[in-house]
Amino acid sequence: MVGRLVENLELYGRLSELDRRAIAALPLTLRRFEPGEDMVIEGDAPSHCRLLISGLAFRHKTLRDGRRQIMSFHVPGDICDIEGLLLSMDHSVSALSRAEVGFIPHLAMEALLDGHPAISRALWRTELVEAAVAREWMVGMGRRTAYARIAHLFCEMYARLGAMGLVENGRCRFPITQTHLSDSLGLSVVHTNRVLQALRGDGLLSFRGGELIVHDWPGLQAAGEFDPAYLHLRSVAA
Amino acid sequence: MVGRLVENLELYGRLSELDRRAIAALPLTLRRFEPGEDMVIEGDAPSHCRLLISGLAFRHKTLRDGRRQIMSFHVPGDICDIEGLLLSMDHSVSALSRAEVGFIPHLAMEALLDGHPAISRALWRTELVEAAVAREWMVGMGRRTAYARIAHLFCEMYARLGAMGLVENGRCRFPITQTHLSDSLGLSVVHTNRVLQALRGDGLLSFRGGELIVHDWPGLQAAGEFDPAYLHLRSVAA
DNA sequence: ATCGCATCTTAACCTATGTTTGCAAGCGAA
DNA sequence: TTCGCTTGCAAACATAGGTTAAGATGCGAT
Repeated sequence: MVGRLVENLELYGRLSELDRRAIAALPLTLRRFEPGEDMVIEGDAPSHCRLLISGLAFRHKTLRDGRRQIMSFHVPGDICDIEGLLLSMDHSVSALSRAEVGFIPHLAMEALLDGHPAISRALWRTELVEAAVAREWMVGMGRRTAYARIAHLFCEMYARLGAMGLVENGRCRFPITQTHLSDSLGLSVVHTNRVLQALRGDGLLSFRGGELIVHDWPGLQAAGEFDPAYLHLRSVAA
Repeated sequence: MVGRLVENLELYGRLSELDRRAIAALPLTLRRFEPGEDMVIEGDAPSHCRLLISGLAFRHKTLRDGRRQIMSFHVPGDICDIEGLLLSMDHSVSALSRAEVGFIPHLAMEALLDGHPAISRALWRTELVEAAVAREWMVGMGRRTAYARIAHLFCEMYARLGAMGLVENGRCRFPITQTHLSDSLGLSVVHTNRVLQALRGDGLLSFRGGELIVHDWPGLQAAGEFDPAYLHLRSVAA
């Protein structure tokens, strides 16, 4: 169940057998979320950490008038609300697809971190990587064209899903709608649709029914000005 | 010298006398940076943490063709490259104004964190707040108009500088050029200038010679759709 | 004083992207 | 099978913001 978490933490460096066992011993309550369902909402002060076990999730802020900005996507192995350990939530987290989530009490989490500096460090590192991803998104929204932005996002998710072993010969499930896509890139749905056509037309990828197929990986990376360094993966999946 | 760091960490909660003394005992090498000078550059694997003591700094990525995106600003008390402790730098940090910086060896920093969980936690919290700020910037770039975006940035810096005691009756030093402003908001200089005129014309603020004067704080907040919750300040400066 | 350079301003023009609207395709519920 | 809803697609039109270019202003260095 928490295997995903171990796998995620070990994306960067190995843990000791002791550490792994401590993680395996975490008390975990399972719950399933339906697509679009909120896992935490802005203002909450959670008492548990939400570990994503299967499915995808995303963080977002929705303004009163309905404008929405998605700020990150989460893949299995991510803790989606780790900041809830120290702060109240200033945004919401929702399920993108049907998702299995493990609830870990804050107390157990704190004990784990206090007793296992290596885990603490690994978790902090995932935090830092998440911040790096956020910065890269800023570059995209501030300085890249819609075409490059979309290409870049697909590259990023393809690489991240690949790192978690969720890519098989150029294909992965990425059950996101064009609306999600626009809300994460700061575009309108209509424009997103236009650009998507262009990407398909240029033979870089297919994207239908929640499945992403990359046809021309070098080409897609070039189109998105994608350099995976910021993901700080031990090995870059191809 | 490290007083600023203590002050920064205590923005969220008090430290024990012991903790404070441990921070004061950190070995610190001082260095001065001139405006625009790089403190760390993309690709570095630093061996020291850079603690900003006076002046301002900013993180940025610059693409080959010169497009630049500024991803955050730093005020005195911030450690500008804390992620260097665990990762190599995927972006650069430069001085905005003349700045005094304290260099703290990673070894000393690690020892401090290992021996003082409260400090470790406080520092982690500043990390989380920085991530929250990044998310708020994403909302701005993705979903807010240039006018709101600029207003929002001024609100944010006004609040942050205020929290560090650097605002006096509605004024603070914020020695940023319009080029920096555009590069942080994803705008062109020309448009930034246009909008700045509008903000002045609407009686919300003055901004000349690196000094920001807020004339209509509620008005400015409204214009920027600014809600300081995401800064997670203990008390919100006004 | 004067030169040089950075910063700020303004104006004219251009384009990437947003908005609105309408329709078609797919799919689950009854 | 039909209804309703979500998602994808397309076309026409509107605009926020980008680009280029040229002065103006201020200021440190000589």
